[in-house]
Parts: sequence; C-alpha cells; structure tokens
Amino acid sequence: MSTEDWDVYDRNCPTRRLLDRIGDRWTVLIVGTLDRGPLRFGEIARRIDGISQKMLTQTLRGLERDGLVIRTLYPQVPPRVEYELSPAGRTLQEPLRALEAWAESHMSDVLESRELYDRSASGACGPVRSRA
Amino acid sequence: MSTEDWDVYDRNCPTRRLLDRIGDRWTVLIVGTLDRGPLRFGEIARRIDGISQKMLTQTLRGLERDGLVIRTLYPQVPPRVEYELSPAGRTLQEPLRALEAWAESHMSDVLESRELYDRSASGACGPVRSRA
DNA sequence: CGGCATCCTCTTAGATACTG
DNA sequence: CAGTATCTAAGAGGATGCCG
Repeated sequence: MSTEDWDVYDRNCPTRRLLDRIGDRWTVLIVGTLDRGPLRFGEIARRIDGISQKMLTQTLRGLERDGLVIRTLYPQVPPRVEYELSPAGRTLQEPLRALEAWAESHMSDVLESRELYDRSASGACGPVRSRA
Repeated sequence: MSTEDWDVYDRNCPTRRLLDRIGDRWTVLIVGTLDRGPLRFGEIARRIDGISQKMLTQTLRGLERDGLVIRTLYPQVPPRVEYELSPAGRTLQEPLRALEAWAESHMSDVLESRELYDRSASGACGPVRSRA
C-alpha cells in the first residue's frame, strides 16, 4: 500500500503487466484449484484439463516469484512438490472467483449475442446500432 | 442463466474461452474507459496509452459481438462512431474493477517478492519453501 | 475519422525427449 | 514425480497504406 499510485492507462505502468498475469487463463484456473489447500504438481495438472506441463510449470513459477504461491519441495525419491496459496494469493481468490462467476452466468447471453451478430453481417441505414 | 452449468476445468468449456476474453489486457482497459459513458473511437485510443488501432478495433469488435459493447455509427462526413457499454457490459465493470484494484494495491508487495526471488537463485537444504 | 487489408515480426505455447 | 531443454507451429500484434 504505497502512497504512490500508478496509472494503468499509462503504457509503462507495472500494474498493467501484473493485471496481465492475474487475468491470464491459466492463472485463474490454477488459483482456483488451490482454494482447498495444497496440491501436488501432478494433481493440479490432472484437475486442469488441457494444460501442458510446460505451462503449468511456467505459470506456477511466475506465481511463486510474485509471492502468490508457495512451493514446498520434499527431498524424497521420487520428489514430492506441493503448491499452496500464500496469504496474498488467497486475497486474489475473491476477485478471480467473481470474474469466473460472471463468465459462467453470462455465458448463454454471450453465446446468443454472437449468433445474432454473425447472422446479420449486413446492416440497415440511419444511425446504426449494434444492438436494438 | 441456463440451468446447464459448465465446468471451466474442462478443456472444451466455452466459459473458459469467455474468461480469456474478459481477462484480456485490452478488454480490461477498454471496459474501464467506458465507465463514464460513450466515447468515440479516437478518444478511447488516446486514453489507452500504447494500444494500436488494430487491437482497439479488434477488441471492440469482439466486445460488440459478445453483446458487451454497443457501437453506434453516425453517418456523417467525417464519420463519427461511438462506443458504450451495454447493460451486460456494465455488469462486467464490477469484477474488472475489483481485479484492477487488487493489482494496484498489491503491486508493491509483488515487486518486492520478485526482487527477493531473483536475488536468491540458490537455495538451502531441507524441505525448501519459496517463502519463509 | 474510423476502419480494413496486407505484410512482417516476435512472442507463445504445444509436443517431444531427456534428467535428477 | 517433477521438472528442464529444444523444436516448431500458431497467433498476437505492430507498421503501413488505402478507402468510405
């Protein structure tokens, strides 16, 4: 909570980049899976259908670097690595859940709107609005 | 609000793609600029530093197609085009603002965490945690 | 002014193979 | 198991030029 505040509408605003990270497709899903406690690498991979091992590693590293996820390595053979949300990471859950909830509840509207839009490639005259 | 609910953790879930769209870097900023009412194309472009005309057009088209933004063309010379949030688009503002607020308020923590992380490339023994 | 089309570049991410 | 490394394909996105 620094007194200095950034402007996301400025090109060089670091907050803009952070926004990119947390809005990232995989970040949203990963943080979502970790809401019930620590998970092993493989467990996360299995829960998020379609994520590649590379993207999972990469995204987890980024989250760890940002202090949002804590990585715990148990030096065994075979190795066991657990990931859990940090306190800061837990505060991120609420906004992300809200976003996810919005997407779910507006999915059908959006789908309908797309169909309408795609169907009418041609328009009329007068001030043309995209939606009546 | 259909009774059918999807699972974002499934690879083929359409909600997942919608989540991608609304989490998009430009979408967040564009929806943010439109919170005070309609804006012309050029006005939006001027407010969002660093956006190219191509990405602005493209993102606005997507939002229009999804029924989140309404495009109004006034057939004048030179043409005048205004964009405004639809009712559905306005409901998106709250979650996006929450996300933006989160990013702003946690920026300094994240920056600090990154520095710490980058500084210590080497680790110790025992169960190794990313953060004490 | 607001855009579309084209070109071209640079980043991403998926697949694959190998390692401690 | 949990990665790292490498290659390649696909797409994001910028620059430019033309048009209604």
